[in-house]
Amino acid sequence: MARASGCSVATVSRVLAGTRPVGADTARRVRAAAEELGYRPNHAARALRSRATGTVGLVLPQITNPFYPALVRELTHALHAEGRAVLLADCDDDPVAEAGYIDDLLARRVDALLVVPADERRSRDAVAAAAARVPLVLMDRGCGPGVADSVAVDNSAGMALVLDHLAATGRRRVWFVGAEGTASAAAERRAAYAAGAAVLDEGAAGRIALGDFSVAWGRAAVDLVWEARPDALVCANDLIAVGALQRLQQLGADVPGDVAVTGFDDIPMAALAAPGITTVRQPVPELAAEATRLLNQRLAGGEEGPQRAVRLAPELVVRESSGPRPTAAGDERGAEAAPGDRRGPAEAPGRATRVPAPRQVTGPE
Amino acid sequence: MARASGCSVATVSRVLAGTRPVGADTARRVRAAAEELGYRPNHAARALRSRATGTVGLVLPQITNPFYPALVRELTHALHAEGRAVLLADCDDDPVAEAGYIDDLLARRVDALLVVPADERRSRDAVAAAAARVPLVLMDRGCGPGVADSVAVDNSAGMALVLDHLAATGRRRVWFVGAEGTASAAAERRAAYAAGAAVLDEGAAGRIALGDFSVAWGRAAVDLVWEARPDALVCANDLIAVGALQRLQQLGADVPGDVAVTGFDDIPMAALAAPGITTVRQPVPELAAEATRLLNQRLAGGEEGPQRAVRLAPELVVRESSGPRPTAAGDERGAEAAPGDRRGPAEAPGRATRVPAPRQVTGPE
DNA sequence: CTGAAAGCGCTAACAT
DNA sequence: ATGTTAGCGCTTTCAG
Repeated sequence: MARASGCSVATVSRVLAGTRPVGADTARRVRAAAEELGYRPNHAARALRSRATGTVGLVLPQITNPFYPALVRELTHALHAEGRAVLLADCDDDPVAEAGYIDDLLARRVDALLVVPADERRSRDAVAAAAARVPLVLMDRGCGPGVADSVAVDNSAGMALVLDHLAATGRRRVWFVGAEGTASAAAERRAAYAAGAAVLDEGAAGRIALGDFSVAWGRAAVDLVWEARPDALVCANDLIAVGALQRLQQLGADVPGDVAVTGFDDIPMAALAAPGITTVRQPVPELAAEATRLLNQRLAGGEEGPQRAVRLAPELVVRESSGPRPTAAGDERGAEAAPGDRRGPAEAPGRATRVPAPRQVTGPE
Repeated sequence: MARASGCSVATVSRVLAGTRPVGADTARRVRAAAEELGYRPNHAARALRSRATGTVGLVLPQITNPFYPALVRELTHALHAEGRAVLLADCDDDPVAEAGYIDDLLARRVDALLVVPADERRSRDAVAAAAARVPLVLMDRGCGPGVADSVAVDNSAGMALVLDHLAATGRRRVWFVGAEGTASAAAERRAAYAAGAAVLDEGAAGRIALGDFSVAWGRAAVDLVWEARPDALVCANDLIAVGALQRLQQLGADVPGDVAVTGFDDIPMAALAAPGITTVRQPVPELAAEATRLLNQRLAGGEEGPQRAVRLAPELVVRESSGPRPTAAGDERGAEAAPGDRRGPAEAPGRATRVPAPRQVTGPE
């Protein structure tokens, strides 16, 4: 390769890696030779010498959780755009497996790690240890204070958007169907509801049912709260909302006529449910961009700066599940009864109204 | 490290890599020293020397397609279990991007590639070129004959399960709602329907509507076929089925009372729709196991054996969308009316019946 | 069974 | 701006 371009191996290296200025002529010759010979630099050798693999580890709790595919998509695209490759690990919600994967990724000399911790507490040690070795950004979920940089949606702002919307559309007997635990999504959404619900109705802040982030819990929760005849169910994520919606329909309730249902995350299923579920959309592309920005900052030498906790503002997506209650007694099919909803024969069940992000918060943790 | 265990670096290497027999005593000393020093072998150096990175590239057309997360999960687990790591690439359904990712993965010296090609035709050149350089297994979709080993579900067997089920439950005016194109899933499912539908009704084989694999097409298709008053819609995948179900409910049709709906793939949404969608479950763990098995076979030296096309038998999952038609005019909510379906207050909308895999086909392409 | 030494392909220092 | 050289950390001959 050096021979083919008529210069030294060092020059070839400098052209291809762009580490140092090279004569324009020489550079062109080298590139031509590379093209001709189909030369591909050996990343293993490069990694060995330069102590950087151009590789980032992505550790997820459960790829089958419908929120993560979109995140993975944005992250891989963002990282590939800067020439990095992504090593993926799925730890099946098991912090022990997670620790093993993190260990393996470090042995493979990833330049950095992106971690969505499986468990707020039990992931902490492994994450903290890893963060001491390479730049590490926590995503979506926290892992205790002071562990690493983190990027997540502003759960409080999201919940506020929901409560404002419900207030504006006249809902008063609101219940929160959330998840137990100290994980950030569960705790923050719960707290934000408790803090904001009093505006709707003085009792609303206390009307809270807690389970986990699953469809099954959504179904079960309806049985717990339905006899209190709520006019809105604020669910802590979309899976819960899907379950609640199903059970309400089973019971013959009209959504949104009798009761509104809202979710959180805007997973694909939220749009596809019938009626479509009003939810809080996480700014996934922005989350990915922010995470890679933090990573690059650390990789570029900001090793010892203060830890950053970036919170991005979400957006409310209004769909039929929280639409206006029919003034007259409509037909039994709820959302189907709303007139003017249909623009064409086979259109999506309804157009979503989007309330844009009101603010963006960034600051030390 | 050699110093700490009191022997040479060569011996250390032999213990850790297990390449050659080593004295039991020495081995123990080395392992103890490794533990103590927290020694982690450097994969980059190992890769450089041994020309194997212990890494597999996984190239997907769209991670956000709800069928793939489960596949990714099983593949990563299977590969990690044998000490390999997975480099993930999502090419956003773009064959040009796909070629770029494949190129990058090869430059990174992946030991092998797993590819779900984005396009039956336009992915072919890049895949064939890659297959000439490393072991490569095609998954889920084909890429023309003779390109590489492949693993996929037996689409014909799956369609036969659906048609048998519909025949057994008395459906006759059946329509197929499929997808155009030559991609294996589209073409094989379409062909299998055409071949098997005549048993139901002499006209059934001709009742075919073609669009793409989307929810939107499912909705649109209903408008095309509904005036013919079908008693069953056989959809080529679950997304189409979800769309069809939505539009049927909008139109006030009773599913399964008036019309049964079936899907294909068993994505999570199929179970969560209301009524749950009867579908053909792809044997995802087995697909993953089979793909890794083929890969290992090639990596172990079977470089030049004949190409293998493995087809695994699917399983029919019967849910409410194809349940028996109510004998009397039940209430309007279709599946909800079936008595004895409810075991407890908040149970899933219904129990699924599973028809196990009838056969498994393996053979040269 | 173990040790000594060569070298995988590249980049970083250093020299020019 | 370019060439020369050493060596990244490991595995693998080749001797012993």
